[in-house]
Amino acid sequence: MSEKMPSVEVECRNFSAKDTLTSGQCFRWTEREGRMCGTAFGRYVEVEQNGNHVTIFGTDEKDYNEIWRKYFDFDRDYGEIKRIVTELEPRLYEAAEYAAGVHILAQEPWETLCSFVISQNNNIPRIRGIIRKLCLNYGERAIGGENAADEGEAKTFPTAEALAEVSEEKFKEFGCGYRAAYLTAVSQSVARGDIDFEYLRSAPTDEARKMLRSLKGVGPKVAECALLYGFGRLECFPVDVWIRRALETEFTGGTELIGSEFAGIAQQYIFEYIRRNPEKFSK
DNA sequence: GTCCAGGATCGGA
DNA sequence: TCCGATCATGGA
Repeated sequence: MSEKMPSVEVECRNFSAKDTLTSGQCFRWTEREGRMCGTAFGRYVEVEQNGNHVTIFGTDEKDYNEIWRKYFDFDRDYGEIKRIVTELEPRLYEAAEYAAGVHILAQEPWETLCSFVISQNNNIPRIRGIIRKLCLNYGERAIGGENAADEGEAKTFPTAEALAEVSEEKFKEFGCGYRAAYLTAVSQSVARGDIDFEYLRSAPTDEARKMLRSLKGVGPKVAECALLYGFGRLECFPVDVWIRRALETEFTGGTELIGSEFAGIAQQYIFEYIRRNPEKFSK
């Protein structure tokens, strides 16, 4: 880790870099020596935080404004959103307290879609391992990657075109299991241009859902995650086994949130609450 | 050995 | 439309 990396310092309330980057919406960040380290949008950076004071190493003002400001969703008032969602479902209050610093990341659409295809019926450490291997083998070197302590983190996420060339057997060697076939299908479809990410960006959410779900290996949960974390559709509400359990027990009123403007953020609050109180939700 | 993981697909009711 | 079986893999 180099202290010669250029950096940008910002103030941000209601934000925790660590909580946000370990909240299960992304799989490529690692905490190292008090910093969150990772690559997105082709650039390797390290994020250090003291209270409301956030320093991003490996960026300059231009990249900060064009990339990281949006990636971390710094311009949104999460205090206000917390107020709105707890008004819709008061039992969310405690969860919103746990997750007070969690933002919804604006990740790259392809990386998000691909990552959540791998995530199905899988656990987070294994998902991270598989994605790391994909990046190591088929990613490009990120700008600033020479500062990374880990070679996997120094690589960009592979393009759909790159993964479309990889054999299904190779994906199995990386531990993808039966998801290897899905990964091949999705990569080839996207590389072929079967779906247009530029159009998806502006398409009505329901149409975007249908288009994503037309891909083999993309069901309701994966499509919802891609839209929430990769396309900034904050109304999207991914339901996995944990969220389903929570909606059936502690947050029975949570279904009221579905379809509301910030449902996805409320969902993230619930996910964070479960993550910190697993004993309440284990089978 | 069994159970589980940020699920999707398929076939049959 | 809905339900259950099945799908690899590795860690607990």
